[in-house]
Amino acid sequence: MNNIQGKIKIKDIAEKAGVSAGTVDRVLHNRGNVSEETKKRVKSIIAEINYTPNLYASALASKKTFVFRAVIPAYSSGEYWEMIEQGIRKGAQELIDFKVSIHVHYYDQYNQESFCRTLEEAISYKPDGMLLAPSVKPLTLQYTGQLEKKGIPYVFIDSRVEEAHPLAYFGQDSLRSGYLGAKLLLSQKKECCDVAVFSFFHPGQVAANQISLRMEGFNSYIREKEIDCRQHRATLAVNDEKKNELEMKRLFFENPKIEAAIIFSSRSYIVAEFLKNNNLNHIAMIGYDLLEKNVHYLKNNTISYLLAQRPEEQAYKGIKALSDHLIFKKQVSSVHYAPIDILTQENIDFCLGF
Amino acid sequence: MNNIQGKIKIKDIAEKAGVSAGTVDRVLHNRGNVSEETKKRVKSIIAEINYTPNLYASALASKKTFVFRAVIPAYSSGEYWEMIEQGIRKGAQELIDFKVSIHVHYYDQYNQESFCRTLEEAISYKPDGMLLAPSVKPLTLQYTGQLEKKGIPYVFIDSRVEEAHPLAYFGQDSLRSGYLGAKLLLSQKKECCDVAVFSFFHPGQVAANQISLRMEGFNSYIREKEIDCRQHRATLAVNDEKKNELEMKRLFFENPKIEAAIIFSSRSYIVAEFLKNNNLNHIAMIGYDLLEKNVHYLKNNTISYLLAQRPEEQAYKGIKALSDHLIFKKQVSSVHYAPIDILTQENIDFCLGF
DNA sequence: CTGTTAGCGCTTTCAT
DNA sequence: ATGAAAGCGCTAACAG
Repeated sequence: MNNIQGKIKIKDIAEKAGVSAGTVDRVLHNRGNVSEETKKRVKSIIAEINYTPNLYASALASKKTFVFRAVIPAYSSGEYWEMIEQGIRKGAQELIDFKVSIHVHYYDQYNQESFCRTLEEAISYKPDGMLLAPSVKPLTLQYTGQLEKKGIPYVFIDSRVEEAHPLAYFGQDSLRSGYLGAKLLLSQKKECCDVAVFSFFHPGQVAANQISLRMEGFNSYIREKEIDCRQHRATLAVNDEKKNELEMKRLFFENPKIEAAIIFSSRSYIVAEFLKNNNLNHIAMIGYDLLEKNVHYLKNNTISYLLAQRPEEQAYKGIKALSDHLIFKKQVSSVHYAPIDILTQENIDFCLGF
Repeated sequence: MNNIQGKIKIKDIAEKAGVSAGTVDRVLHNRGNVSEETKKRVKSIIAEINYTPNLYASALASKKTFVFRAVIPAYSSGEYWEMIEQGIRKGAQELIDFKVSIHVHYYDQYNQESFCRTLEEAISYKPDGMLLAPSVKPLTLQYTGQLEKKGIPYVFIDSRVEEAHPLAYFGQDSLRSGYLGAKLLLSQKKECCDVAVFSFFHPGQVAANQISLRMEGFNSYIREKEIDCRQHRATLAVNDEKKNELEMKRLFFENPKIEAAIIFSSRSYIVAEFLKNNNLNHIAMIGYDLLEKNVHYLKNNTISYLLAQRPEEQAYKGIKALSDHLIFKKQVSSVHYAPIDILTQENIDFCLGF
């Protein structure tokens, strides 16, 4: 007898097959101890009536618990990785009644050894699944290899490592976001123009990052569209404000014709701050990522466009991919590029608070 | 005794309060038949230990069923409202194990009587909640008044009616999306330019729509920024291709200096098709909404930017607002503007398939 | 007013 | 290999 909703239950299947609910459950979960014959009979009935289990009842009754572990760079408040963690926390919240618990491990993204230690520790707990913000390729492959050997599914977040076999990848298409940056900055220019192009560097950087890919995409637009422009490049550094200040002074004051600027790092506010302080209002600027400080300069009209990538959503979906795979037995597709959001003063307010 | 997850259960509360689980349940749901004294005691314990119920267990045990009804315009495949219905269906899918069923009613958006009949019928079933794509104000208020009298919560989708008291509104900020359209189209123009501006009209249109608000936002940008431009306006019609063709010919051929165009309707492809067929490639064009046909012209470079509003997400969230309110007893905030997505050739692929 | 009991759909243990 | 029975956390009907 199906219930009010007309939904079919295990009991219904059991009756039709002339077996007990326990047996149906055994075949549903391949738990063995069922004769080939009844197995076939039950399976055919399940297929026939298009049975979908009540996952909530299942979770309630099940004694199985799951532990996921996430390994991401340590961060300070207001940084990019904070949003990633928020997404993880949101996923964790939704899964507690499915007996899932999530632990987050942090590594120093400027220290290779820290990456290794953290990952080793996380793996040593034998989690049921992992979410991983990868480091450089050879290092990362070393550990994804271990995970694969142990049969632990893992999901890459933010950036991807070729030759690994993650359950899924959630991140952005950095090439394209660089390409789009160029288009927004340069498409309407009719004559040759001067552009300031900033990258960003930290000694010992070990976490993979998007900067060089974005720059590559940027240049491919210029090549493809045969844009006539002069690029003035500079590299900024973490935690060296004086050097950065000098670098920017050199760049902008020696090249007064610069009318556009782009910085391929989430720390775009560094350049924005400089432009603001030096009243270089005529320079159109593009930055990356939805950091609070970047938003500030978007709102006060220093940054024209911010290209953003919804990190919370990526992380949230990464967690969901693990649970879909492990708990809900759903097929999960392997690559998920986040939308490239184009943010301006006008639409920014609707994007805050995911 | 709390379970493996350390989560507190009703039984724990009951023990601490020296009552039975049944009594705790009664106070949790204000079902009466509890003395003031024990009520207070139980409540204080609940607050103290920060109890969160297991909603899945609750839904499983509960005999209560819910029926939601949605009232939206009838549509053809590929039209805007199809995406709204997809969002509704997705919400319905997620809620079946909470014993929620959703019925969709359609009205003819060009026929006032049809709106009334459809709404009356939907209301006559005494649903537990309603999702409503409103019509013109006086007409809509007539029915929202009825709903309020009967205590049936309702959610507005797509557009909003002042003086009504919906549980929530999900839609876009049309003023701002018009403003943003102007910025994208005109911000980089240095000299006076000629712009084609299209609105859209259907005789008997009774569903509320965003076109005039978008136009207002567009004009407010021009005023605010003191943009020097000549507007050439035209109004297109549903199902009158010949007239549209003539209108566009007149506009574009009589004003060869036009270098930009905007159409404040989801049927932006009409203008795009014309531009494409007449090789007017030099004209930059902005359209609205993520229809398949619009995407086609975005991809082949006829439409420069598409401003989109995630209708599936809006509808989905509308349904969730009803269930949050009625089933999960969560507070739902009343106004939810959808993000204004700026779509280009570069980022469109990541937005398809919500 | 309050406690007890049965049962939601499913899992899991224990007999058989 | 299979069925019966208990129980997950919660609700609801029934006694008292």
